[in-house]
Amino acid sequence: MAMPKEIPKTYDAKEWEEKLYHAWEKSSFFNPDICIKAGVTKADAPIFSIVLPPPNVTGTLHTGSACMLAIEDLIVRYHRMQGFRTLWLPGTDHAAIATQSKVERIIYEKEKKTRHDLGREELLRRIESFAEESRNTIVHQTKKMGSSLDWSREAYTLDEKRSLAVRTAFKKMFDDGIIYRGERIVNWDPQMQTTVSDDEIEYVEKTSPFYYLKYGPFVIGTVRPETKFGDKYVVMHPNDERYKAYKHGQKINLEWINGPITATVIKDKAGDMAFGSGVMTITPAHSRIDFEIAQRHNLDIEPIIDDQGKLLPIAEEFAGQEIKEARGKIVAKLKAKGLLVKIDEQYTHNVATNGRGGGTIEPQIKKQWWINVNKEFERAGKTVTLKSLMQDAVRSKKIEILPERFEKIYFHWIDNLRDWCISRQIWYGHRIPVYYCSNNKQGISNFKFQISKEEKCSEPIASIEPLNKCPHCNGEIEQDPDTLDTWFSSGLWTLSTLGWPAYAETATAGKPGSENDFANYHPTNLLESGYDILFFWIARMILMTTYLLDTIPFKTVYLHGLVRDEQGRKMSKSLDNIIDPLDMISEYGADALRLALVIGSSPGNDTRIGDEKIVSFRNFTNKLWNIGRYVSNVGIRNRELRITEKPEPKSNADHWILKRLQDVTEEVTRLIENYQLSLAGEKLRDFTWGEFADWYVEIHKVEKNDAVLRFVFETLLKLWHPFMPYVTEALWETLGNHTKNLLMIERWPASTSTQGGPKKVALTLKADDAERFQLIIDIIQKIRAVRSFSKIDPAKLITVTIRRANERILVQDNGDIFKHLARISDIHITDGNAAPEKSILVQSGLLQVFINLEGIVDIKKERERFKEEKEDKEKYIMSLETKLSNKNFIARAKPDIVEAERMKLEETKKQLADLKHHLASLL
RNA sequence: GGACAAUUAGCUCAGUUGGUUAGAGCGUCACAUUGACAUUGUGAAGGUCACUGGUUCGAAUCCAGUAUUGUCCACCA
Repeated sequence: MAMPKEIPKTYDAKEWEEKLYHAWEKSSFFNPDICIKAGVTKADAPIFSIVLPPPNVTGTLHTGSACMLAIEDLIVRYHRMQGFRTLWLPGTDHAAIATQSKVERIIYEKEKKTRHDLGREELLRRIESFAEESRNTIVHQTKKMGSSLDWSREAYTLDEKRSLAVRTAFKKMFDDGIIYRGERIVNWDPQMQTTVSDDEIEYVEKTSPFYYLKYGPFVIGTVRPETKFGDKYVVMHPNDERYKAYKHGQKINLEWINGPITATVIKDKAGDMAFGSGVMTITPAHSRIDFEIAQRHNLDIEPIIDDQGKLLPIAEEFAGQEIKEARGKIVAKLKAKGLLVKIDEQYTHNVATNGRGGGTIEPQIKKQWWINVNKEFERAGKTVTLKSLMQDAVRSKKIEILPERFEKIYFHWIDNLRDWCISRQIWYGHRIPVYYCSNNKQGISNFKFQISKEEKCSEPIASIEPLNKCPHCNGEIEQDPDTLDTWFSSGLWTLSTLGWPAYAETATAGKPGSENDFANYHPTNLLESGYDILFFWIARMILMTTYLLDTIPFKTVYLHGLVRDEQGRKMSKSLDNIIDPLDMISEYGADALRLALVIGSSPGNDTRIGDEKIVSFRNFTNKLWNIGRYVSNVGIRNRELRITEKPEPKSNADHWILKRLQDVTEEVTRLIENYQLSLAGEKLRDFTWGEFADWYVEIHKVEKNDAVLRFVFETLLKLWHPFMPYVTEALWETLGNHTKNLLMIERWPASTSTQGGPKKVALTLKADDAERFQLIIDIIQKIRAVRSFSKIDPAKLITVTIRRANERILVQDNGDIFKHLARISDIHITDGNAAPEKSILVQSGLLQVFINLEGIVDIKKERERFKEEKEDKEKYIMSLETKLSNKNFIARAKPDIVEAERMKLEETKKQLADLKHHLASLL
């Protein structure tokens, strides 16, 4: 049969992908409202909703996001095909600090201007236009992956609807006293000139000189001598025997950097007896631990370093100098004064840095806005805190985290959670919706701010709508200059994207339209992301939603692992090992990349990817393509064969392949339902390649049951579609099926696990036939092995003899398959028990085939091989007999297990007997 | 310092209620090659399932301990 010229020999992803994505978008079936309108989904169908973890608006697609998209699109397409009302909602995040620092850097490189040169308004204008331009890039790249996102609902954390949600949430928390303003120690980034939250700190290991200094009668150690000017407290553990003589509160006069001082002894358990001398001095203004000690004992707190990272007047002659510059000079002075005991040059310690591209963190005391995670309040008659709400959501199993071990990590994080600093001194982001009356100017100042209860005007006011006048005195007002932590708005993402608060009251379940999304799609079914943002984002969404609405944001959390390079290293610019998903797509196709990301990785575990792996999946897409070429050829021969609902199985092979298809459908459905996506993909690949292509397609060349071939292939396309949407849709079109429907809205093949889908197709399959056919496959493989071992020319045809009546009908029925696949010219049947001379016995179950070797092969060599086989069988029989003679096994194992072992023993014994007999005849 | 995970073929990994003579892909070796496909086909080699003990009729699978590796959290003045 001649191949139709228009189907190329290899699948060309480039040729298809853009075209198909366009067709999908044009159909609007990514939008669940349209699916209902078109009758694709029933109006009362169950819901399945996911919001996309929003990528940074200025970001580009990396392997992590590609992995996320591959997994989510798989699950979304599966549910759409299952008949769910399926919503997958896209959006982008403004990523405040990351974006601003990126744009500031670009502006500085180009124009040598800082943000202060430009001013707040101009900088924001520049960032906005940069973000807008950038947004197109990430959206375009997201589409490249084949993502079936409903773009009509696209959201942005900084757009008007999302901003309203932010102000609404802030106001409620403010009014409830959950948000407060307080002077506390913060992580200050002197480079970006802003605070940073605890979770965004990254520790970098460094080796620095460690200085031992003489502090009166003590020796103290430090890496930062420049912070020691104001140290006037010396802390030791109350149980430290070495310092028993010193009493808490005792004053000691000593010579220090800039002259004589009076130090006070403080006994506190924070002192580590095992570290150094066990004695330390503290700098409460620039260290959290020191700050806490100072608070416990009500000590003076004096700043040493300013916001720019320069020394304050307390440093006297060093005042105004930068830390780096001052340190050496200070050490020199200490040495000159004889206060330097020794220096350890090889001291390694962790330095806190701003993980979002900023500088080294300098703890400072600042007046900031905080979310109180420990404040008690009433909720449904119970006393709760934000922490307890977050714990309960998971502990009660309302939210399930996969894999489960991350629940422990989540709880541990909550246990150690401190109040969340939400104010940032950058400009890009949600302005804190708090206003101060100008009659009380000091309100905005960072120092000495005090709320006077007598004067209402002195209290800051939170407002959802912008305020122009003070509601109390009608005076001028000013807004807080700070912006909110970007995760504050991200924390509202499931709510804000689905219409809260604007439509929260009026949304009606069951009605179409985005204004009803909140009633229809909240809580969402699944939150899928990398485990690296469990704390940043997932926990904060749980915090916000449980607090604001007393419900959960999502039911299941599925965490995927990090994508690493071929050697298991993290991808990074410095290693130059970054794999760009877009390069992979253009080289191998989006489907190959998706398979490489999904198959071979399990939830929560890191996964490796490299060219080799993607190539192997590209090869598979091509394999599927070529099966399609073969099948489409059948379509041309047999035009009335379009979509076959119910094929007619005729042969053993038909029953076998349909039964296997049914099994695989069941299994794959179950695995996807359990989020075992990798296993589902592997099962499908093994079936497609190892059973359908390798066996049934070959058998079809003999038996030519077109309807079965076509049915199995089309079912496979449906099963594969969520994994590799492009090549399957392309094949669907090639088969001519697109005139009825796009594959993406076809119904998922029936199985018992099917939820919203159609009833099971009533195929009357003879399970027995299917099983018996497995014997044929098995014995053909064994014949091939003999041929290969005996170096029989593959082109040479051989003859075989079948003895005994038992299974020979099976061979007779499948004679043509046998001949074709095992390269046999004649099959002789003998009734007698006698084995043909000079032959090799091949057995599968009770089926026996003798390969006639006359003139073909060296019998002596064969005998060696048979001896090995005989020994194998003897060993196996021995182990089975031992097992079956064990009374405890018989008594305690399940009866069907015992029975199965007996059957194995019986069969193997028979095989061995025949083998021995035959071996004797060869001598 | 605390927690969590991993350890199965040369490499990457499956193996989810304990019952297989322990699997796949890649790689290796041998052979094949004009009809769906060399981005291929056929066959083969390759594993005490990290180690030690325990539970069980039965352990890669459950428990305890050990070793190695990795990750996260805390953070030392």
